[in-house]
Amino acid sequence: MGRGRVQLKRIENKINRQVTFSKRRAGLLKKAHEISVLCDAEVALIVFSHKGKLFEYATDSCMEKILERYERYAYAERQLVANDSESQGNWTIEYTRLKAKIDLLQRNHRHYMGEDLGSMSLKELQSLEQQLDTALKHIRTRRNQLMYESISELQKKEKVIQEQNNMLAKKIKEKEKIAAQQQHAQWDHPNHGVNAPFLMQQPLPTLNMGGNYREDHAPDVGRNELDLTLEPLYSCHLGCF
Amino acid sequence: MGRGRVQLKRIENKINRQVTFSKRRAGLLKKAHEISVLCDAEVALIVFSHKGKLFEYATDSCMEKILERYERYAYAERQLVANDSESQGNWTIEYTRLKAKIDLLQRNHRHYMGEDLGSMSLKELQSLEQQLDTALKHIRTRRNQLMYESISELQKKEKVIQEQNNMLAKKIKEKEKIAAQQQHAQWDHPNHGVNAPFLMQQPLPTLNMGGNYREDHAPDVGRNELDLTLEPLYSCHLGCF
DNA sequence: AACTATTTATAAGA
DNA sequence: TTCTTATAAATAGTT
Repeated sequence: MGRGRVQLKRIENKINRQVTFSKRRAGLLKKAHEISVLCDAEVALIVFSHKGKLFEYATDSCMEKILERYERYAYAERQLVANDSESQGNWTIEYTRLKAKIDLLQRNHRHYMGEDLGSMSLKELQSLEQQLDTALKHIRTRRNQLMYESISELQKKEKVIQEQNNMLAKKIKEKEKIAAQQQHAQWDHPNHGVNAPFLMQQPLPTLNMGGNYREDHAPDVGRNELDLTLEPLYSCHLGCF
Repeated sequence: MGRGRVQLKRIENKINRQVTFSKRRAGLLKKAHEISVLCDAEVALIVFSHKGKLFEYATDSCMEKILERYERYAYAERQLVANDSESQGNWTIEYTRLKAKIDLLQRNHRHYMGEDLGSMSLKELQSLEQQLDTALKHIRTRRNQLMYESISELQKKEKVIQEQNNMLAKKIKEKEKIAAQQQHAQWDHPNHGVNAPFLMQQPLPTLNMGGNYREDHAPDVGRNELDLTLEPLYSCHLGCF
C-alpha cells in the first residue's frame, strides 16, 4: 500500500524501518480495535519494537483478562499429559504450571548469564545480545546517575563542613585573643582555657557506594578527591543463584 | 475499504459480522506478521471471536516467550498476595514455595533486562553490570563461532560443487567430442546425444541462520557470496495461517 | 468463494 | 516528525 510494492523481508535501512514501524504499528493497532468493535471480538495485541519498546492494545483495556483467558485455553491443550489418575484437582495443575514456569525462567536466566548457549540459534543469540546490550545501557545510565548524586551530595557536605571549620577557626582565634588579654590582665592566675586550635571533625555519613574515603591522614579540606575507580565486586548479590 | 464507508460500531447482522470477522482477522494476522518481519519487531496477537474461538499469531511461533516478556514489562509492580483461604496441605506449602521462587526469579530477570533498577545500590549495579558484560562476551563469542562455522561449511560445499561442476564440464566436453566424431563417421544417423552443457545443481542444506540464498538467478559458481546481513525468518510456523 | 468498486493504508518524497 | 500524494492493499457489498 504505497508507492512501491512491498517485499516481505526485513527493511535494512534503519531510518526507513523505524518510520515504517511507526506507521504500520498505528495501522495495526487501529485494525485491532476495529475488528474488536465491529465483530464483537476480544483482541490482545502486544508489539515490542526492535529497540525493545512496548506497544499494546487490548479490548476494553483489559490485557490481563485476555491473557488469562489465553493461558486457560493454551493450558487446556497441554493438560492432556498431566491429566492422569491423581484426584488432586486444581493444585496439581497449578503446581505443574508453576514448575514449568520456573523451568522457563531458569533457562532464560542461564542464557542471560551467557551460559548454556549451545542450544540457541544464531537469530536467538542476536536477539539476546541486543537485549543485554540495552539492559547494560540502562544499568550504566543508572549507575552514573547514582554516582553523580553521591558526588554532589559529598560536595555539598564538604562545603558545609568547610564553613563550620572556618567559623570555628574564627571563634578560636577570638578566644585566644581574649585569653591572651586575660593572661596579660591577670598574670597571677593559672590558665584554664583552650590551649590549642583544633578542627571539628564529624563522622561523614556512609554513602552506599564503592568509593572509599581516605582516613589515614587528616582530611585535606581544600578539595574533595573522590576515588572514582570502581573496583570490581566479587560476589553476586542477586540471590538464589 | 470497500464499497461503503465503515461505521465503527458493532455489526448487528450476524452473518455479516461473521464474514467481516473472517476477512478482517486474516488481514490483521497478515499485517501482524508483516510488521514483525519488515521491522524486526516481536508481535503477539490473540483474538477471541464472539463465539469464543481462539486465533493467534506470535513472532517466531513463540507466544509464551513474548507473553513472559510482556508480563515482566507491564506488571513489574504487581505482586499478588497468595490467598490463604484455600484448604491446607502439602500442596499449599509447595505452591507458596514455588510462587516465591518465581517472584525472585522474575525480579532478577527484570534486573537482567535493565528494568526496575531503582531499588538497587551502586554496588549491586556494578556487580550486575559486570555479569552482563561477561555474559555478552560469551554470547558474542558463541555467535561469531556459529557464523564462522556456517561460513566454512558453505565454503566447503562450494568447493565440492565446484569440483563436481568442473568434472561434469569435462565429461560433457568429451561427449561432445565423441558425438562430433560420430557425426562425421555416421553422417546419416540422427544425433540423440547430449546437446547442451549444464551445471549440476544440488539443493543446499538449510543452515539454521537467517541468511537467504538467492534463487532468482543461476548460481554464480565463481565465488560464494555469503549474505551475512542476518535477516529474520520469513514464515510463521504457527499452524494458524 | 469470487469479484470488483471503493475505501483505506502506506511508501516515498518533501 | 509530520504532511502530501501516488499507489498498493484491504475489504464491503454483490454475484
